[in-house]
Amino acid sequence: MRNHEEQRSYHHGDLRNALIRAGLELLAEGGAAALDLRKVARKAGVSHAAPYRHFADKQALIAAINEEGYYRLVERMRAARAQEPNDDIFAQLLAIALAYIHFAIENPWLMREMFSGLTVERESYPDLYEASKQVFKQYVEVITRGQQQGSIIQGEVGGLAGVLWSLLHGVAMLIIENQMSPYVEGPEKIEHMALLSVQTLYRGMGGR
Amino acid sequence: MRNHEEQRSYHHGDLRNALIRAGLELLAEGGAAALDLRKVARKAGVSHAAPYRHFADKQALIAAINEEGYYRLVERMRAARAQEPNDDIFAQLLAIALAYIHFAIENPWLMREMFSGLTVERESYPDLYEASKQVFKQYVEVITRGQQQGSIIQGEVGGLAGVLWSLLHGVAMLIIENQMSPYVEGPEKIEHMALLSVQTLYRGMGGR
DNA sequence: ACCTGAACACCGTTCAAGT
DNA sequence: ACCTGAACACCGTTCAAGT
Repeated sequence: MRNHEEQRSYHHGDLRNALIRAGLELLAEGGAAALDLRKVARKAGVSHAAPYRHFADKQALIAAINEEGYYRLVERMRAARAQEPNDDIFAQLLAIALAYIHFAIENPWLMREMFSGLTVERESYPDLYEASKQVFKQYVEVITRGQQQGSIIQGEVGGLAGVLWSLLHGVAMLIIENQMSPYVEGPEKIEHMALLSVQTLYRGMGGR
Repeated sequence: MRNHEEQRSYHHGDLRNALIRAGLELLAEGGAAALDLRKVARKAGVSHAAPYRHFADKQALIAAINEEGYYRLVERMRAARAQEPNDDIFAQLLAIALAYIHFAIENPWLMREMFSGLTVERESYPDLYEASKQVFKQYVEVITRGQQQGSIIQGEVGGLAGVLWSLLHGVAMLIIENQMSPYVEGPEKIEHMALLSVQTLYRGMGGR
């Protein structure tokens, strides 16, 4: 008679993931202020002390949420690149730019948390650290390919990838933090900003 | 006998500014977590309720702190530009880049607060909004000058200024949020990153 | 006008206790 | 092993009261 255990004595088979999901939802709905541990627990249907069975403290839960954020962002970047011809570097760059910027706009609070290295010591959370490095890797791959086929100037890949990432990160963050409002109101203006960024970058890195 | 009033009944002639200064110090020392209203009041030597005479709530104090941060950042950018020949656009760009990035590195928590438009509704704080716009204005000035003398391509100034700002903002934020660690360890590598960014941008915007 | 002290609601964290 | 309920320290905010 134990074959359909809908009601376990312990509410979750996987409370850890339920807490992460609840956190992601609260973050999306109400921002960082809404990401409070007691509310997360309530949403997951357990007492406010239960999360401490799965996370050392609030930071650890946030780290897990951020990790999930990186998975989603990288997946989005990967998917966007896959849509474009592998050797059309400009198209690859634009695709990755739009993916990055749109992800930020759709998940502003998550994005903000993910890039709050000042608050969360990424070194203390190896899984998070690994996940976050995949973002940089995406940029490195595009730059490397561009250099191989000669559309991007030679030079240390890391530096160029850093410049590329920085530009896209800056656009994304300034948009979601509401700092460039007049120039990025509406989807067309945002796309235009992304295009202008990629054009400048592509030309600056020796493209064309 | 009231001519040397060292001990006023109300501790401050200017509690408002004392609170802002205390907040800036706490932020610099212990990060956002240390920026708590009761601690700020304690540091300024008043009761925890006193700040509410000068600020509607914690957000309002943070807005005032951010405003001061923008003044300092803009002043720094202005001073850096003033050191370089007015018509050497590349030098102007590099100076502004180094000023921006170094300010961020020296004031990471303040920088973070300043650009947290998601948390603080800048529209609700007109002085803050005005102060923040001065940053963008610095970029606009350089781009405009570059276009006038022909070293930067024509096109809407706002867009180009946005790209410039985005790149520098991205570099600064990724550095302080500890996301590009291997490539920006030590002052030389940071200067190199700034140089590479400006070179890419300058070339991308038609310079040389 | 400006500040204080008590009070309230709420949060992160701990811990003895339950199954 | 996993979860609960009470408890502690602390924070943002309010308010009646003091000078």
